[in-house]
Amino acid sequence: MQWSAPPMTATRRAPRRDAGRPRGAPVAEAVLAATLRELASAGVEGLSVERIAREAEVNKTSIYRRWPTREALVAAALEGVAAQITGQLPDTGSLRGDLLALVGAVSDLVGSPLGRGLLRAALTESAEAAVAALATDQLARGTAGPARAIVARAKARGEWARGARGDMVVHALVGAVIHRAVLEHGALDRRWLGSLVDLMLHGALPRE
Amino acid sequence: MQWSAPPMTATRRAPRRDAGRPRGAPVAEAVLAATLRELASAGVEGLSVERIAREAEVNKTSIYRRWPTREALVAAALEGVAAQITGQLPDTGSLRGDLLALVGAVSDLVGSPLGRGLLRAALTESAEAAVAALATDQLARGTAGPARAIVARAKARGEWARGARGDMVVHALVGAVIHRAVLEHGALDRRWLGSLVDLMLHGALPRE
DNA sequence: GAACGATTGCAACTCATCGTTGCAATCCAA
DNA sequence: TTGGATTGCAACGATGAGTTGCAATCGTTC
Repeated sequence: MQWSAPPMTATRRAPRRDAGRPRGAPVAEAVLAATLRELASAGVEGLSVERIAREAEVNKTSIYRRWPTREALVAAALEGVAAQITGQLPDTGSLRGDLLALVGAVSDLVGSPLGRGLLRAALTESAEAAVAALATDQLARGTAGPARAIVARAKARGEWARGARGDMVVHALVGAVIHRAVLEHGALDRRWLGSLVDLMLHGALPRE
Repeated sequence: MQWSAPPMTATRRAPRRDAGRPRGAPVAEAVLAATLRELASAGVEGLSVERIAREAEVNKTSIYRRWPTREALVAAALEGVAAQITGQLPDTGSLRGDLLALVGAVSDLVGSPLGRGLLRAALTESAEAAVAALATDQLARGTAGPARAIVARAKARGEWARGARGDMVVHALVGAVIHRAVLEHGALDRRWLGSLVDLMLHGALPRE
């Protein structure tokens, strides 16, 4: 018999690009970053490991070996992002300035893949309850700390009404930004944020 | 020749349950209601036509014949739900009462499959932009109308600060409820809602 | 009552993607 | 040099999406 082609076991035409070559940590970082982006664009239920692999320029198998389930992968990507949510907020010396800095940080967040990924992950239900709980926890941890500091400073300056609840002010501010940006796709310029903070400071009723 | 069994073309053992029998409108209603529930539990990207078919007790084929694409199915399910979002809000005679009724309706909504389905649909991106736009439009249409009416009545009674923006008050209230219920999984009792409305009415600053 | 169109169920199919597995290639450390 | 760990790659079975052909049933019309 004549063989014009290589033997049947393998043709071995391509000389392999860069198989092998362990590269450790950079792989994990690229995968987790791509996971956050995928979370933002496709949500937890629509998440595709193959897309993440292409995005991170890593083979699908490498992802499955490190994180056996999708849930583990998402959990790893969400782990420890609380610190990046608002970062360090400055003490501006006034409640209005502090709240402006807060809503500015929040509006930056909801425009970023990290923020939208967190929001969408927190909104999942049923099967992925653990993921939703983790995202919720990170969101709460990232906003509760700065919020408490702002309210404490305001109270020390006498800039706080007796009955007002600090967490509720933050809920309303953050919720308004989310409503405006994510649900309504409206612009978040400084004037809009300023008006929002003023509304929260003075209320909707006329000051007799 | 003797045939102890039916001919080879088909055994025809089961006498069919209820094939045929067109039942028109009830099929569409059941499917669209199941689609909203599926939207709430799985989101747009995780939506499964087979699950909807099982849930609605309808064959998968019947769904594909009426709505050729998933997008068409979701759009049909979202069509015209704006009217059910808040329903008819009463004129309570005071701004506080009107806003309490509004946040009560919103908190009922976010606890329902319709509300969570709308929220999750509005949060989708990229590939399903048309669906997100439709959900956003329904949400806006369902809240903007009642909100304008409430603000107009308050202004007529003199219960409105000059600088306050009506849409912003609604954004903050609705956003706070969403933040509390969907992102934080907190309870929405009457006391919490009352405090929220009072905060929006009087503001966080002390009234000198 | 018979015929016809519309609607539905059902089973089978193709196709894409998911998650897994075996193997070879490569790097690092002993 | 050897061995373990990491990666790429191709292939596989399983699962679900969307389609198609066919039979059964209903309502309407003649």
